Amino acid sequence: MLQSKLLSKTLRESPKDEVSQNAILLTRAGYVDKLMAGVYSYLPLGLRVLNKIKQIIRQEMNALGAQEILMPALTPKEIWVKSGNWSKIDVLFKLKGSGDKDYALGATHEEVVTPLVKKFAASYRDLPAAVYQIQDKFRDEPRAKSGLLRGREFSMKDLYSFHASETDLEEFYQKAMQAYFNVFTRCGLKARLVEASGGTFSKYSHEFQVLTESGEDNIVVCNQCDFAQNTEICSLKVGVPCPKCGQGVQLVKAIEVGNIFKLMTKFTKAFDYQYVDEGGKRQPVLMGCYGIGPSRIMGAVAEICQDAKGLIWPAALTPFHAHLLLLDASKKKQADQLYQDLIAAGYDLLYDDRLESAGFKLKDADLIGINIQLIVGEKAGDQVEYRFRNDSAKGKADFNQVVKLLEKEYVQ
RNA sequence: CGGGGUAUAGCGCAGUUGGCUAGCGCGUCUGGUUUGGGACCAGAAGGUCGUCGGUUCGAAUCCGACUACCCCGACCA
Repeated sequence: MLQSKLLSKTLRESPKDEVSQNAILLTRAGYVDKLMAGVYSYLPLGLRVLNKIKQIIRQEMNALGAQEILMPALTPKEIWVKSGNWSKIDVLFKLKGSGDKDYALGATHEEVVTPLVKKFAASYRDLPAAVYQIQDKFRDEPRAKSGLLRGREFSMKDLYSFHASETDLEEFYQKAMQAYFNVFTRCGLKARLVEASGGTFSKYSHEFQVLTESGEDNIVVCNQCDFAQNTEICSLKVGVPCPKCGQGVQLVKAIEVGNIFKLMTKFTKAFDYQYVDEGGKRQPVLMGCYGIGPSRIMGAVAEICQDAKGLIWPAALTPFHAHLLLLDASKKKQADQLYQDLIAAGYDLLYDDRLESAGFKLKDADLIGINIQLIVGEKAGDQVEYRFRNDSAKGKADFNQVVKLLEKEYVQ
C-alpha cells in the first residue's frame, strides 16, 4: 500500500474532545474517526488491526469446535419479552418500524441463538453444540467514554454452547477459558481471570481483565496466587490476607476484555429448549455464553502498547508487516524495487512514497507504530536500515536478510 | 440521570467593555528551493462563529432555550 494513497492523515495535535490515550493515539495516527460519542469509523489502518484481532479469535474459536454463524442485529420485540430482557436490559436500543412495530438492536444474542439452535439440535446426538459470531453490538450506554473501551456500537465475538449435562458444560467452559487466554496472549495482552457478578444472567461469571491504570474496572488481586475478584462482588479490604493463599490482597484497575458465563437453563427454559435423550425422554439443555470485544482489545492494546512517540503494535496485530520509508528521493528506484520484491515474497507493506521531509516521515512512522520500519536512505547505502518499533532490534540488511527477518517475525 | 466544562475553516486555537473586510498555527492547492527526526519562501482557496429565539441602528461578542461533545459520579447484558 502506498502511503500517498492511504485514506488517513496523521494529526500533529490531539483531538480536542478526546482524553483517553487510546482514542487520542488511534485518531492522531489515522486508525479511527469518531462519528459520535461511542461510535467510531475504522479507517484502512484501523480495520486491518481489527481484522487481525478477529482472525485470531476465529482461529481459537474454530479450534474449540465452535462453528461461525451470523445472526441479525435487528431483532423483534417479542423475543426480548419472552426472556424478560425487554424491561431488564436498560441499555437496550429500542426502535419503532412502520406499523408501529417494536424492534431492538442486538445488545446480546441469547434471545436469537437459543431458538435458532433449538431448531437444529433437538437430540442428544446433536449435543454439545457451539456457535459463535463476530458482529457489532448496540448498547445505549448512559455515558459512552474512553474511546474504544466503552462504545454504543462495538465489535463483539459472542460464543454460545449447549450441553446435555453439567459435566459437559463444565468441560467446555474450561476449554473456552483456555481458548480465551490464547486469544489475549496472541494479541499481546496479559489477561487475568477474575471472578465477577453475572449481572442479570447468572450468579457468577469469569472476566478476563488486563491490569492497567487506565482501566475502568476495579479488581482485588493477590500477587502471590491467582486469586482475583471484581470489587462488585468482593468485600475484601486492601492488605487483608488472601482467602486462597494468606498473602495480602491489593486493589488495581483493569480493562475487561472478555467475560464468560454459565447460563445453565436461564434461556433454554425461557425458550422451551429441551433435547431428547437416549431413552426418548425430554431433558433440559444447559447453556454457556462467552464474549470477547475485538474493538475493546484494540483499544486496550493501544492503551498499553505505546510510548511518547506513538503506538507500538505487537507483531500479531501490526496493520502492515513493515513500514518502508524512502528518506532520500534519489533512492526511489531502490525503494520501489524493495517494495515490489517484498510484496512478491508475500508481505504486506506500507510504503511511504510521499514527498515529505525525512523527519516528517520518521515521526509519522513512529506515531503509526507498525512493528518494523525499513528505511531506504543515505545512511545504509545499498542496504536497508531496519528498526523494530519496540526497540528490540535494529541494524542494516540486504534484501535476503530482510526477508529472513520478516520470516522470523511473522512466519512460524 | 446529577455535577462541571467546551462549541469560531478539515484539525488545534485567538478574538467577547457589542462596531467596519472574523484572525493565527497546522493541514489543503499553485510555483520554486529543500529532504536522517514534524524544512523554507511567495501566492491562493476554505467560515450559516453549534442551533433556534430575543435585545440592539448593529451580535462570534449581551440574554434565554435547546443540541452536541468531554470529564467526575450514578449505571454497566
